[in-house]
Amino acid sequence: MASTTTADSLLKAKPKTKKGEETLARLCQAAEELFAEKSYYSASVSEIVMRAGISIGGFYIYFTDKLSLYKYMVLQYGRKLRKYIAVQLAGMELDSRRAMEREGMKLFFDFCIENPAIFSIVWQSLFVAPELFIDYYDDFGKQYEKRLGDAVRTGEVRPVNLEVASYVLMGASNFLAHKYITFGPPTPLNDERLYRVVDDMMDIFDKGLFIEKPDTKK
Amino acid sequence: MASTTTADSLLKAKPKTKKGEETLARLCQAAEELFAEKSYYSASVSEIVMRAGISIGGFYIYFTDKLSLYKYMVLQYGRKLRKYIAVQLAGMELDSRRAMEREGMKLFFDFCIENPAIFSIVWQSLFVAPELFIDYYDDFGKQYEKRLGDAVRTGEVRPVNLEVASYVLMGASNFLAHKYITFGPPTPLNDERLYRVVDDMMDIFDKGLFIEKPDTKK
DNA sequence: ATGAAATATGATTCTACATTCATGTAATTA
DNA sequence: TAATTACATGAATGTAGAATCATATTTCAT
Repeated sequence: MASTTTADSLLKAKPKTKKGEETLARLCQAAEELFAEKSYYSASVSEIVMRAGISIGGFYIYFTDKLSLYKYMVLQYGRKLRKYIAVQLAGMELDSRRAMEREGMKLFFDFCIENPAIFSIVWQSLFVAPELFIDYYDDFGKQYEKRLGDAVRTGEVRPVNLEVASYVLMGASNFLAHKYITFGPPTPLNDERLYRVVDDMMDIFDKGLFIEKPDTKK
Repeated sequence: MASTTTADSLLKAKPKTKKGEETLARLCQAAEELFAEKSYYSASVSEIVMRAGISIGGFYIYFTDKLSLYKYMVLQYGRKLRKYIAVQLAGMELDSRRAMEREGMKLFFDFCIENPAIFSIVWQSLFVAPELFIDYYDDFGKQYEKRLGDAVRTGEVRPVNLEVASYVLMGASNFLAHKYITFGPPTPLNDERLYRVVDDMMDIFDKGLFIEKPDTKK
């Protein structure tokens, strides 16, 4: 079900030289910025290469077309985010599933602040290359599901529908990140207010949202 | 903060005739389909008018450009969804906030099934006309917040951060609808499996997700 | 230092639209 | 039934941008 497409397979030619690698990097950097600023369709190849400081022909050394570059970036982002969270999380001493989930959310927020283009890039794929979008969240969801499943077994998570739970968590964090990071004014990194948002969300997942009404009928 | 743009103000000319109204309707129908199928940028005006069965020039009687038509549709959808949920909900005898929220979610799912284009249309606005997207969810969020605030006062909802809670609920339902409706195979309307998804989500919001770990240290 | 492989160039080609406009037809009103 | 307003047509225009390619330069292993 999950795509077998690897990022590298989208490269027409792998750079074999220091110089080549730098060029490819500049290309990706420029593309990331422009895709995020103006969207995939509005950002032209000529614009991208201009910002990257290379020629039009240079583009077609590394990619067969504009779409390949875009897909390449989406896949890179998935890897980058996963790695970021995994590495950071590994360096923490967390003694409960809840604590891990909470820190994971914070790291997700951090990543979004450090990589403001992520939402734009990833979410555009829903319309530019839907398979990628589906794979992206499917993979994340499965990972989530697995971790939650482990936690159910250790008694740290209630035995709920785990697929639903993963999408609830992903939906919640994505929308919150969008609301508080992508929308509003630029937020300083590690902003305490942002972490309070995460805590407020965790509060809901800790104790639920609703209270059984005491007297149902007047 | 919320936009003052009204759908009608996006029309270059309001139809004044039965015939004109029908033409406009066909135009919107075709646009909805094509924007959803191929995305805003990939769907051309010529394609849209072809499907609508009118001429290219006919398009520019009602809209000044392609973007206006798109914005028109996004605004229409917001109104339509709100109305759908409000009307249906009004016809139900619900005795608790939780029950209302649950039925609201179900109605949202129903609407998504009946209007498969909604996600495509609305979410594309994030890249085609971001102001609309922000307004769209801001408005929904505010409504949510207000209703939850009332429920806090009657003791039916825990006193959580309501803005966060609204985005958590919107994010969860949006992602779930996406996952179970837009992604997978076409789902029959009123499918019980879908309602079970809603119930599984409600279960999380009822009692929370995490369990305090009994023995924290070995 | 030299040649083969890698990297770079940008004018040119080709196509796909969005939008205009001059003209034509239907509907409505007086 | 004439006159006015609403609606409809589609060929023509203009433009932007994706991708090509023949040629030039750089890199690097030997």
